[in-house]
Amino acid sequence: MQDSPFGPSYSVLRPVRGGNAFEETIEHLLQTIKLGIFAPSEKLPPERELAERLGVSRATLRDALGELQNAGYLEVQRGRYGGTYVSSSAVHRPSENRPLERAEVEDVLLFRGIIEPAAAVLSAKAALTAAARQHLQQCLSELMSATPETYRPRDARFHIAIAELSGSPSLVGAVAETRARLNDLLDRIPRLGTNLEHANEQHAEIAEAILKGDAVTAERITVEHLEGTASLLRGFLA
Amino acid sequence: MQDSPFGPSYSVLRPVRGGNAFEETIEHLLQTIKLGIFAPSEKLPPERELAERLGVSRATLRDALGELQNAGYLEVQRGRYGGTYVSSSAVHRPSENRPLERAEVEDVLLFRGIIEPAAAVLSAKAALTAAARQHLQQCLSELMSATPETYRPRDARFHIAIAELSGSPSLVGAVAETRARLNDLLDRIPRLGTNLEHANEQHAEIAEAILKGDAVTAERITVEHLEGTASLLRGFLA
DNA sequence: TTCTAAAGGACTGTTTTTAGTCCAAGAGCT
DNA sequence: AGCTCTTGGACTAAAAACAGTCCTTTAGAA
Repeated sequence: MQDSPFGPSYSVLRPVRGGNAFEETIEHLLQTIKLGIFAPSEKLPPERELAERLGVSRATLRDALGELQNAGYLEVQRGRYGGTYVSSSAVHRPSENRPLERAEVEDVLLFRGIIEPAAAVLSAKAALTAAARQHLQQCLSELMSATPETYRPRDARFHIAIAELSGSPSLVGAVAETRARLNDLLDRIPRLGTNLEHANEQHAEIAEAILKGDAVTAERITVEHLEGTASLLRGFLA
Repeated sequence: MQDSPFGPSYSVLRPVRGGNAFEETIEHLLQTIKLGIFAPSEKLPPERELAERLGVSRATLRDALGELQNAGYLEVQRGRYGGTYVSSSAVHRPSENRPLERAEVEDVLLFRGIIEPAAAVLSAKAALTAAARQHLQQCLSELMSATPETYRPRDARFHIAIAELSGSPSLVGAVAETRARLNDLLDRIPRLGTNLEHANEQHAEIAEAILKGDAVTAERITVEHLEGTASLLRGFLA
């Protein structure tokens, strides 16, 4: 069956699973680090609990953790009150050098352009608890004080935080996943001095609009904000 | 680690895989049928190819096919030019009776409310090939002539077709997946005579707007259209 | 100091999944 | 009639993944 652009099975007959459990687990954990879900020096949940959450056996999880450990991403301490910690120096960019594929780039940018503005609108319209507000501001201030090395994961963390405010698990999942794909793309281009100041101005404006409940502004600034990354990436396609 | 509503790992530490390969494969195939990707009497790809597409071994795929076969969803013919066919009577609703969960319902409706209108806008703005136009009209006309029994999968097929026009694989995947979740929810409520005529008027208007490139109308009608299902489902929450 | 409990570390046997190979059916062609 | 090629059907050995159990380490409490 050839892949006719339309007609049955075009994009729904995709692989049911991404690979073997071991590799999938490594990949997933690496993403949680790169997305800033677990910050450097932070402690991961105990193996038994983490294994259950990831739906994988402890043996498999341990294999994956071991791999990440001797790749320098994780550090382990035994004994009570011990645990697995994210290396404080774990920001490595593996400087992958596969070229950017136009289709992948456009797909990520387009999908991101749908869900992130939508997340901003929803969270601006949502009735936010005090804890929610504080969480957003926490992520914002950590992002504002980021260095070029720590910027990427904190940026991801901030945008995921916005999706979390919207209260929709699906949306959070979509934002996180898309953000991970975006990070993979960004890893493939040279890091040039992005204009962090301008980006952070926008971050502050977005957070402010959301906290004030100003959905229109939150959406507008978010769209503008995404433009930056979009044109950066597109620049490397030509 | 308790599930604190914010803070690390809330919704990113989800299971890496949905279950064992066998069950996942069954589930996935069942969805392609319920989504109308494979219509009744249509032939599935050969086992060897299907297995490769789904990223699963032929043995596992065969186990799954066997299960679906003796559940009455599939029929098999051996020999050259044989194959696995979708039963012409395979619309079964398994009438699951788990109650609706409010959180799941709201999540599906909200996410759908983001991506489906976006898909409509994008496809209206896209430069459509003749083949693309024809495909949309084909899906529309099949939907217009559907009976209450065949309506659900054709409806899904139509909405997925719109996403396909947008040219974004991620968007197609998201629409298909969300639609599958929606179908699961609809399977849990009694089927009352939905107003198919009104829905089909909207379907025709959406298709027309997309073909004319009228993004604003396409979006507006899509949003209105989703309202119907939304209020139907919400009615069963109270 | 001793005890305790929470954490990582290691091993075992079982089940699932896989890749690979060969068999059986049967429609259409010569 | 007989050939041929595509497809489903069946089996095997190897690898992956699993659940379950027990060991080791170690900070803090008693």
